[in-house]
Amino acid sequence: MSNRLRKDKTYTMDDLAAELGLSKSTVSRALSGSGRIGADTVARVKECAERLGFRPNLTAKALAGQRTLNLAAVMPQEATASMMMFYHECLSGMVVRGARSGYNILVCMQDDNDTVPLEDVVRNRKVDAVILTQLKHDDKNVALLKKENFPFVVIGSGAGENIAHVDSKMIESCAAFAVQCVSKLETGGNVLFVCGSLNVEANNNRLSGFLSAMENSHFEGIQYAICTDVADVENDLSVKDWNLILCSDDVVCLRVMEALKRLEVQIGKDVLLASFHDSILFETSMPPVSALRVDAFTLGEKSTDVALKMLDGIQYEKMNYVDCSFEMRSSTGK
Amino acid sequence: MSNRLRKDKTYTMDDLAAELGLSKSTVSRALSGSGRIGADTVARVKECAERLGFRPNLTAKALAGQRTLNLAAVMPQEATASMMMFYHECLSGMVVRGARSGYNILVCMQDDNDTVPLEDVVRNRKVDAVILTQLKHDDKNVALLKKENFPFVVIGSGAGENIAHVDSKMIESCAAFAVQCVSKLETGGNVLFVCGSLNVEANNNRLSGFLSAMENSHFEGIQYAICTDVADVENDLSVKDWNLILCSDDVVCLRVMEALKRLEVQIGKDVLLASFHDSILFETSMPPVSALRVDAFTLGEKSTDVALKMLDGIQYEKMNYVDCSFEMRSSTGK
DNA sequence: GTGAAAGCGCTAACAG
DNA sequence: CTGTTAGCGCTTTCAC
Repeated sequence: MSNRLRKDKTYTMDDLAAELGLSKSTVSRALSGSGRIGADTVARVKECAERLGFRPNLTAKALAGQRTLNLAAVMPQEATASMMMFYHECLSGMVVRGARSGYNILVCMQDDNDTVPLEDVVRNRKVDAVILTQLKHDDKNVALLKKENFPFVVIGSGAGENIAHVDSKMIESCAAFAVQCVSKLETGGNVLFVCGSLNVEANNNRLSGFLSAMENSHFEGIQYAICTDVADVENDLSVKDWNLILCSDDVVCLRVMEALKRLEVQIGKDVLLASFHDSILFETSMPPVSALRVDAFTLGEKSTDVALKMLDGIQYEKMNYVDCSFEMRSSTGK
Repeated sequence: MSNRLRKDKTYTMDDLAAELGLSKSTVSRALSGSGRIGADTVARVKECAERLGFRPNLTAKALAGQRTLNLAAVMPQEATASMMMFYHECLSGMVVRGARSGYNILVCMQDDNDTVPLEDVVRNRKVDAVILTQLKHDDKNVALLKKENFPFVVIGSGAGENIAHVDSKMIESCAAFAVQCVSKLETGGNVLFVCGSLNVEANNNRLSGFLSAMENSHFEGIQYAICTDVADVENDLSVKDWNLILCSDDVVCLRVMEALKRLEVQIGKDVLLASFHDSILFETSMPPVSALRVDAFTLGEKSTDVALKMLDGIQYEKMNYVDCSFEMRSSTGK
């Protein structure tokens, strides 16, 4: 073994080339599989790389190839528990899909309206594309990315048709889920929608979904009301005999469950209950609560897929959708 | 303006050098502030960089400087809701601290026992150091990192004294919190500790903390028991009149609350209740539940700080601690 | 105090 | 099919 092959050294293509009596570029081609190259050479090179435990220096590769092999995932720094779960699952999806193409995910967290972190990452060229996991009204990140002409994909709705996005069609999904729940009420009845803060964009979508379901489905003998003040929900709960209660999210739903228990109303029997946002707590709560489940992992996966297609100049859809699933449990009478 | 100064171009140091009639190396020194350099030159260079909107190509900087300016945060892909919150907050801390030193955080998610993602990131030199947010018994990541002689920091306990770590002293904190709760029982009584799966390392620590509190504090007239089967907690709850129930985490605690309500036991009055793991749900639950709060953000921040010190060859402590706080709420009688 | 030149490790024409 | 030669954009000796 020649002198340059010391143990514990991190080998470069030069080392492989020297060891094999080939040139660096041949080694590069053999390893990347691109360009014209002999099959036996490829085999020799690969064997040698394997034997020496060669790993390419991706920073050098990035510089030479003008690609960082990194994507940025932008998410808010402050978030509620259920949003954090959503982001974590999204992130998983991105990481998994990215890994399949040799890409890593770099996180970029920001407080409202502070685009500096994203700006740095983009302008310093630490990533090749960015994925926005949340959209604000008049989003500054979008403005920045457009101005810089930087590739990006949005998770969620509201970005418009010209922007590549992956959406779970919240409004439509909520509507369909509401219909499914309401149809359990075979003889009609009273439906209450308990909604969290309307400052949260997602809650607006849920409310829209609920309203469109109620207005378009022409249910027989169904009346409905909206409660937007969770703190005071116990009042609304006691004014009437509700037959179905729909909650905007898991936190709201847990509050409603507590109130219902205090009022000694039996969930799943006296009243049906469901949530527009699932939570692991619902699987084992008493009773288990039906909920709409957003497939955050797939959203992350798909958005990354779109971003990578963009980068590779492969044809891609601007509008992409991931279906929600209905987790029907005993709170809606099974 | 010379020809090379087109709008929308991303400038390089060569461009600045040409524009200023200086050499590239002078520009580099002026911008980095290192080496001998004239104050007026620095000013001129900075002004020009500013004017042209120059941003260094960090990939090139990384290659030349043999530093990626990235850290890896390793976290499990599968996690419970409260763990995800913990990771998200940790990540925030890392991102914030990293940004202060020009570092970005790259996420590395793995299922149990699959070290491949971390291995890739380390061996392909995509990061300068790694932060482990969770430790398993006989941790394979630790083994890998040690073998590769790669800088890393661990968040949590159990890594041993030779490994740099940032810990929230869970055992001690749980013990202290338990003491605080038990001392509410002025006339003695029965204490039950309801513990989640002991396969989770954190639960072992919580149990140890609880036990050490009970054994070392010599409370008068206090008896205690452990329940490790949450599914069957209602049984344990009914065999005796408990005066204080301590729960290992928020999910467990919510189950206990439900069971207690079914048994028509008044929390905060008939029985005191507290959790060794806080959750936003506890702030507004009925009643609000006292809990031990781990400062995940600071753990993330501090671990990153340690990692950066390592990389800069600055003196650092191997053992670092972040205090937990006691959120005392009305479930323990205020 | 500043410039010239080499080099970080890889890719990609362009020759042969 | 393989080798030679330039870079990618920055840092860092080493001269001057």
